Order: sequence, then C-alpha cells, then structure tokens
Amino acid sequence: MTKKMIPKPTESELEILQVLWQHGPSTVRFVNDELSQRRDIGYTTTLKLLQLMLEKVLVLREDDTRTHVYRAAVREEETQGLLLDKFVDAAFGGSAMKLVMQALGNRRTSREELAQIRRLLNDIEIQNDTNSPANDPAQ
Amino acid sequence: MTKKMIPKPTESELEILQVLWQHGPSTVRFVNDELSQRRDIGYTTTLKLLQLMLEKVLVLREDDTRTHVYRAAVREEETQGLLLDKFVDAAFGGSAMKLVMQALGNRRTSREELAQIRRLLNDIEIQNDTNSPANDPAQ
DNA sequence: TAGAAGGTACGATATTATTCGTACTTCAAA
DNA sequence: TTTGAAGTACGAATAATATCGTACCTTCTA
Repeated sequence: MTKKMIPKPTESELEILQVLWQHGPSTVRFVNDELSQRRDIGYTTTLKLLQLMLEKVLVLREDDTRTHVYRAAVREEETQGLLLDKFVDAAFGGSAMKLVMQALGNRRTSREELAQIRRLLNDIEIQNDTNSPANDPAQ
Repeated sequence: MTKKMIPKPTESELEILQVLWQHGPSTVRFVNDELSQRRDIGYTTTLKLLQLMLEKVLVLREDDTRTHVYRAAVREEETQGLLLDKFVDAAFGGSAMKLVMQALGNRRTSREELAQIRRLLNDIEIQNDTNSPANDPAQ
C-alpha cells in the first residue's frame, strides 16, 4: 500500500534518466555515448552509475542478453514533480509562484507557449470554481 | 568589467541565504536559531558554513563588533535565476515550459495568483509584439 | 577579579557522489 | 582454437559537503 517512494536522484543520475526517458531502454554504450556528447566521461563511470541506480531502483535492467539493457524505473513527470517541490523549497522559499514568474519573466517565450499557458490557466480556474464552494483567501 | 560570477550555492548555503534574504544582516546565533527550527544543526556547523560562504563571497561580514554580522553578498533574484537555469537543464531537459506547466498544474493556485500570471503573460505578449518584427518559430 | 557565558577559529571526521583502473568473462572471426 | 574486442563487476581514489569537538578569546557580573 505504501506508494513507491522515489529516492532523489543526483545530478549525474538525472542526466542518465534524461537519456532513458528520451530514448527508451538503452545499453550502457548508448547512454555513455549520449553523455559523452555533453561532457567528458569514461565508459566505466557510466556503467558504475547505472549499477548504483539499479540498487536504488531508479532503473531496471535486462541481463538475459550479454549486453545489458537499462530502462528507467521512475516516471518522468513524477520525478520532475518531486524535484520541483524540493527545488521550490530550497531556492524559492516554498513559493512556486515566484518560481513561475522568474521562469516566465527571464526568457523568451513564444506566442504558442503563451497560448498554452493561458489554456492551462483557464482549466485551473474552471476547476477552482467547480471544486471550492467559496474562495479561500490564503491563510 | 567581468560581471560578478556567482558560485552555485549548495543546499545548506542556500538555506542560509534564505535567512539572510528574508531577515537581512544577521548574527551567527540568529541564523542558527532559524535553521534549528527546520532541522537539527549545531552552532559551530552554522558558523563554519558562514565562514566558508565568506571565502566564496556568498556573504560579507562586519567583524568590528565582537559578534560578527553576516549579510548576503548575492542578490536573491539573480541567484534564483542562476539556479533556475541549471535546474531547468538538469531536471527538465532545458524546457522551461515543461517546468512552468508542472509548477502550475500540480498545486493549488489561488485566483489572485492566476490573475498575476495573466498580467505577466500580457506584458510579455506586448513586449513580443513590440520587439520582434515577425514571429520567430523556435529553431 | 574569578569564572561563566557566549563568541570565533579551525582541524578532524563522516558522508556522499563521482570517477576510473583492473580483473575477469564472453563472443566472434581469422 | 587463439586472440582481441566488447562486455560486466567491483574496489579504491578523489573531491565536495556537512558536521562537530576543542582550543582559545572577550566580556560581563557576582
């Protein structure tokens, strides 16, 4: 019954998860090639990282084949949500609002993206109206 | 001329910066009391952290008085911006958009906050129209 | 003026994350 | 059937953080 608790991935682990999320199940060689495009990293380093991630159950692997295949064991959105929560606390004193304003304020945002956000805002507003009987001034 | 390069603060350092940003220049004692409310931490640990932060010039201090007073040497928004960039890369593969959607999607957002975002979106749109001659499909 | 209270300095230790070398294994091709 | 290319396993070195003990200094007050 206990909802699967995701251990917070480290920077390097996250880098690897990105590869797996983006490309699906992959060999060590493939993951390493991807990482190598971004920075200097040895093959056995990648291998070791994946092995550690396996212990933490951040990834799963198929080892029937000689060349093992790893795949993410944690979902992208869920993991990002977890990290986002911690990040909002750590860097923005818990204010998701300040974070959103920063994120939108300090970078180019295309017309299409703006529209996308507006749609989301509408959805949220409708949901607010539907669910909460009165409005609830923050306490 | 080189714009001051902010070293990326660690988790603990950020915790301390939050205190200094929120309360202004503070003594070690005060910072430690604040941190203690959130977690177990010894006085000398806080002291040491502040001393290390002084070396990295994340904080400045007045030591004319016997009891030193520390204050943030980096601005809140600037630091948050820096961290946000890195975080977007690390956790969201560089897509600030995905981050914003997550941040808005998975938490209660009050009517007032929604309005605030809408205002920001309007500002951005106006600025887009003013500055860019045609629209620039992301490349 | 002795000594307790409350400061600072700083070395030592523990912990975590990252990195890589080396040994061993398996497979396929010459 | 040898050999070398491509794998995996895993211990150990390194680096960065975080934590704390202890020594020492300053100030107040009984």
